[in-house]
Amino acid sequence: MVATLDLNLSLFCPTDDTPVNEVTFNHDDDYDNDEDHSFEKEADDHSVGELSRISKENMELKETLSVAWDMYNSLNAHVKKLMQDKEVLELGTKKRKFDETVQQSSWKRLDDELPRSGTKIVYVPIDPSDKSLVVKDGYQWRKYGQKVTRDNPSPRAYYKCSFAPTCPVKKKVQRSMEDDGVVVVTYDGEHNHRSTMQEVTYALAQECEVSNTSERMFNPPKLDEVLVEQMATYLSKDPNFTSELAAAISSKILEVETF
DNA sequence: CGCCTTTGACCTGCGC
DNA sequence: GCGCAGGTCAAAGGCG
Repeated sequence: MVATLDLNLSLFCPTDDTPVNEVTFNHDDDYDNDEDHSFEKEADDHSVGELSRISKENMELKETLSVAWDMYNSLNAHVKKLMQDKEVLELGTKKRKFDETVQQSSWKRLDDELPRSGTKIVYVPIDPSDKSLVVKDGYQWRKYGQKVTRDNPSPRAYYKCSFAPTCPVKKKVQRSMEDDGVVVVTYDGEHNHRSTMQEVTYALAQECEVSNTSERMFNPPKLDEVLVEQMATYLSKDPNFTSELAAAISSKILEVETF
């Protein structure tokens, strides 16, 4: 099983006919000018410093990704174990002689668990001690109800997208019966707008587009590097963003896992 | 003051 | 028609 990790970082970056990293500084122009030499040196020093800083941040981001990847692997193993346990349980259940009514209702429940069109089921790891049923997935939600269901002692929370009624998406969040450390999130419908994380990425892309026009004159950075740098800046500014990003990564991974 | 959560009441669909 | 369970509404209260 191979999960592709795509955070859509380049989704909103402009891809016009002139690639950003093709824009170069022309060294031949006025090269015999002394002032331009020192200016050039200064710009080079600046570039070297900037590059080492960017690669350091790049390393940090790689470490973060590696941690997320490790978490994904352990989670993956855990989910597989749970699925195997469930299969064993179901086989055992079928062997026993249940009366017809019980059997019918159990099959109905299995049918209900299958995702319908426009419905996505995502398993999100959470802190077992956390009873809040809050799952950060990059979108803003408004809770409109909570119910205790028959087949699960832990309450089910009902959320609407805060862009409702413009955005019709709803989600149900309920702690898994099998594992206290996992919540089952059921999404109904699809968002007709960007998530807050995508908004930030889009804003960054806009910002880098503007800043690039002046920076390209000295040292044309790759768009990815600019994004990585600015993402890191955002990460360091907003601690909540880290958890949102982690949640988004894990839900994305688990989404791939679900289908 | 506006937004969000909580929570009891109400609505709806389904089985008997 | 009745009861049950899931889903939704809306008033009240909390919080920044």
